[in-house]
Amino acid sequence: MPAKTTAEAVNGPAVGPARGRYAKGRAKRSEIIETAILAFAEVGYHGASLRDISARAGISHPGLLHHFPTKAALLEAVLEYRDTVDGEAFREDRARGTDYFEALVRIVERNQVRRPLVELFAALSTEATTPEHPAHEFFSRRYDRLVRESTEQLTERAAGGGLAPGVEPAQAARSIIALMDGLQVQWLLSFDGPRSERVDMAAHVRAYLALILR
Amino acid sequence: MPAKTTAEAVNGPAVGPARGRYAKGRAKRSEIIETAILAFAEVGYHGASLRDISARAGISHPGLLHHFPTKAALLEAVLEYRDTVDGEAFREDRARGTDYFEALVRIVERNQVRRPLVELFAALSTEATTPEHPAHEFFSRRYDRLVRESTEQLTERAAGGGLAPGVEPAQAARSIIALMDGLQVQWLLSFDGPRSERVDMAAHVRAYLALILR
DNA sequence: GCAAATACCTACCGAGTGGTAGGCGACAAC
DNA sequence: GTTGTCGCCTACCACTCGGTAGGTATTTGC
Repeated sequence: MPAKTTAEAVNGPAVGPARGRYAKGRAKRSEIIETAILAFAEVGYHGASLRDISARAGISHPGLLHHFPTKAALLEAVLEYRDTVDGEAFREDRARGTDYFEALVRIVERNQVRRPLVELFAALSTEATTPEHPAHEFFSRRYDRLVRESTEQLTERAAGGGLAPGVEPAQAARSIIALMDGLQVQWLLSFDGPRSERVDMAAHVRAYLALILR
Repeated sequence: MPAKTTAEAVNGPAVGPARGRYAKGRAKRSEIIETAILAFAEVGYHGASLRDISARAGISHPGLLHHFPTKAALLEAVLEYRDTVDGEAFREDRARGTDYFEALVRIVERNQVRRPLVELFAALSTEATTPEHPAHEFFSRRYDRLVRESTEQLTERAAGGGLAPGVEPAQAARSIIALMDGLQVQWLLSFDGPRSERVDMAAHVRAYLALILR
């Protein structure tokens, strides 16, 4: 299938001005989104300002608001964009026959060279635990999906005797996700120190999987 | 040993006005700190405003700044306060002969009825991964200490054959901390749904410990 | 009861916030 | 090449931010 362009992935059904029709506009929208990722990653949604994002993207802040009518709309676009990019790599791995959890670990591995992305999800996922947060539903659904999928995978394995004794699929599923999340914080903190001491997120996740699978 | 009073724990060496000398002031300071915990917990450090905190604490915002000269100073006081309260319960458990990891799980258990505290640490620990954040050093040190202590405990056990085969102490130590952190996010999100579906953080941590210890 | 320190207020500051109004030039379909 | 759309700008809005100035009232040690 033809790969979706960034613009197609980013622009929902045209709201207000029919956005995404001119090439120039599409390019600028992508640029804004990539800049917004950096900003939200650094100081979270609350902490980031449209003026800072727009300046870094080389546009005035009303110019930004022309493309994304509100700050929340920009956040939504950022999350959709990330979901598309990440989901695609994961699905490709899976289609190639890669094991579900191995594909999960590969996401972690890829993220280890994309600090802003890690910062983004670390910052937003905790911020968004407040029900009023514009990304609350996004993360709520995201965790539901992740836990459900992982539980299914583990349940399948359990039936084939592929689980270590005493391991409960639903509990282990949640723990994998939690482990990946929690490691992000320590990984980000370890960026201060020497590279040799940097936390290896993927290795930790693999070690956990080795404990529960057999 | 005599328990430190809240005020003694909270007020550092007198800076500017010699704070903590009047009973009224000490009481108000505690009130402000407790309100600040709620505010920082809900919207993070960046998201919280001194005006909101001060209003909820029944004081004007310059009144608040009389007690804590800057917003960062207030944050510092909040973190010190929480460290004192939490650390005390942990040390009491340990002094009573409770196992290190069991004492750790009990912290998690206690936290399961103190949502604001969980929100606070979840929000701040990710926010503070940025080196410029006023709480950066606090969390950096905190994780160092936690990982070091846990690694020591696991290494001791390893020597006595108390570890499951293939478990590496340093890696497992980091994983425990990461798991506790990551579970907080899912626990907070599960607050939306029915009580029966609420994530049991302590049970998950216990299950992990059961995997690595023997 | 007096003096000194503390507690806390109103008023204000400059800077920054998300968002709006209205214009103007570049673009693309016809 | 005209016409309607789109991209993006300057100027402005009301509001909020952390912090300061300078005052009054309360509390405390003596």
